[in-house]
Amino acid sequence: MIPRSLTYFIAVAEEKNIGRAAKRLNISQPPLSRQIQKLENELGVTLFNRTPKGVELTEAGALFLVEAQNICSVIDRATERTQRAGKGKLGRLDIAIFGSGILNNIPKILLTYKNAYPDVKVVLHTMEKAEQIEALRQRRINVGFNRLLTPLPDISFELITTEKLFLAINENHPYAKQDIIPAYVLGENPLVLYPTGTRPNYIDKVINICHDLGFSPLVSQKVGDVITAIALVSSGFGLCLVPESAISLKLPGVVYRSMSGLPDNAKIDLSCIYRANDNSAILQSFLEVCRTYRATLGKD
Amino acid sequence: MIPRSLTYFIAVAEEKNIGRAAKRLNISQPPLSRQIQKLENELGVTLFNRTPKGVELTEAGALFLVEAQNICSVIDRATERTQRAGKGKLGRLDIAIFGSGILNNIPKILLTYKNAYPDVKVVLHTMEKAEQIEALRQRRINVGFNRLLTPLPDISFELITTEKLFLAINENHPYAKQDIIPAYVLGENPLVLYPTGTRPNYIDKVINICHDLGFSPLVSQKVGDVITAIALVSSGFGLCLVPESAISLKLPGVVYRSMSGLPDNAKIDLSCIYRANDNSAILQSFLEVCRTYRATLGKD
DNA sequence: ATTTTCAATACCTTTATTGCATCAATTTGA
DNA sequence: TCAAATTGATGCAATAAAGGTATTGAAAAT
Repeated sequence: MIPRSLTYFIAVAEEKNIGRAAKRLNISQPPLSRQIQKLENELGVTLFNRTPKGVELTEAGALFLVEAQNICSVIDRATERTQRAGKGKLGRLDIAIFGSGILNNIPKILLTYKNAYPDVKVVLHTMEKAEQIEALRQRRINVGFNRLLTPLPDISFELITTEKLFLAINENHPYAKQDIIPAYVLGENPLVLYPTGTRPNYIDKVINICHDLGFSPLVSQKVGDVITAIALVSSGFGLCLVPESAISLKLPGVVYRSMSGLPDNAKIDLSCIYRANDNSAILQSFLEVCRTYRATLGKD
Repeated sequence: MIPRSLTYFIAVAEEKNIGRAAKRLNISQPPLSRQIQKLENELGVTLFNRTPKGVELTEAGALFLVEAQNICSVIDRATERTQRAGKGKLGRLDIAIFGSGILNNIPKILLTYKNAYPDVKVVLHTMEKAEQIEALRQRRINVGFNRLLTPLPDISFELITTEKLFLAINENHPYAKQDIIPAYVLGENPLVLYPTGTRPNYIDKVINICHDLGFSPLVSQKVGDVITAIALVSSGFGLCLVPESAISLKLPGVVYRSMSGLPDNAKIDLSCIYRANDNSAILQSFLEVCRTYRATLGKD
């Protein structure tokens, strides 16, 4: 990448002798003489005074030496940065997240990624599912996290984890005394459902589970996000079936209990989506971190 | 000077199409494709994603585009500066001056030079003759001004101007009433002589003039510099024969008068000296200004 | 005065670069 | 749906650039 003429010029300037510089450059003396002449012609400036002992820089040559060394370092820096960018180690990654997803898994992934790729600027955007797909297509984001994602022709997805469901229940509720709560309880109590957003969503999931259990849920409230939902549980509005990661959300008067008797589909996935044709190094390195994270989960 | 690979890369990045870029570069498409491949191999980074409509920059490619444009501007700036240095328009000029030389001619030359070559940093050093020659040989200065310079094998000199001599005389002296003072007055009054320094000097010159006039001068004082000499004239120590340029030195009680009857050699030169083998653009451009100045004087 | 030490030149060889023709893949237009 | 058009990639021959060997010419050292 560095122009040959500069390498040659710097060698001659440092050796103050064309023959010696040629030896250092592993070429013979005549071509080096010619290259220096050529450079002088291109610049229209005499860079060296030829002396009986060798050559010495003119004033302009001395200036050009400084400039040449500067050019070389600029080029080196540029190639190095480009190579790091090519390996996904330098750049910017726009990630869309959604309300409750941020609670447990995503922070861990982001932390791992940021440690592995400290020079990638990670920018988070809160978007719901439909917005994420639109933003992906418009290239405003590189990757989006969400649940219940369905494949599209131009959007690929990758599963991060599948979480078991837990019951958020007010500590004063009679069932709160039990460690494991039978599934039929869902049919006998009002439920707080979330999120009200793009279908299919987690509300549909919960309703399906209830149907599989043989009843329709009694809906106490439908709210937009998991925090509001748990807050309502705290206020005694009913029960709420939440993904495992929501357990880390502690609110006064709310306890989480595992359930028995749930159907097999009573799990909720967390996936990420990205443009199917996006093979950029930054995205690939991020997906790699996601896959490693998923593999790590399997072992625990 | 700018690497072909960068020119090519930038064209392709801007056209987003190899064929179109090739047209712009006045080459055919295949070699451009190959040069881009070669660049990608050198960097070890994919710079473009090939699409059915053309090419598009990868993230690393987009970064490299910015870097490449930066490299080009650094190189352009470097060549431009080097060329200016080659024309003597950029750099540093160390000039030695001496006591009274600074009074009239040298400031004018310096002013002209600084206007013509504003980016040359002019550094002045006050030195007497012997010091100037030593400093020239040691390359601490590029040029020195002085009077009564003699040629040396390694030091060339160039005449700036030849000044007529004037008489500095105390305004209370009887002759001060005359506009033109006859030369014999020098033999009838004590003289203040300067400078006491490297021989031959201006003192020798004045003594020779007196001998040519047929007498030996009565020396009142020998002092180091013209200002001290004029100050002594001001105090009534005697007369002082000064170069024309000293007239600009106004001291209370001192008037300057032209003289009649002086011999032909009653003139004092001002020259500059420089290394005989110094053909640097900066020195040459300075000498050119000196020659122009001398030519201008002739016309006035 | 001769040898040595430089850079420069002449002449040839090797390596890069380019252009032409063509291919393979994909999109566009009928 | 199928042919035409457009895209970048590849093979091969021609050209341009760079390099090597031998030699020259000038100046310095011996």
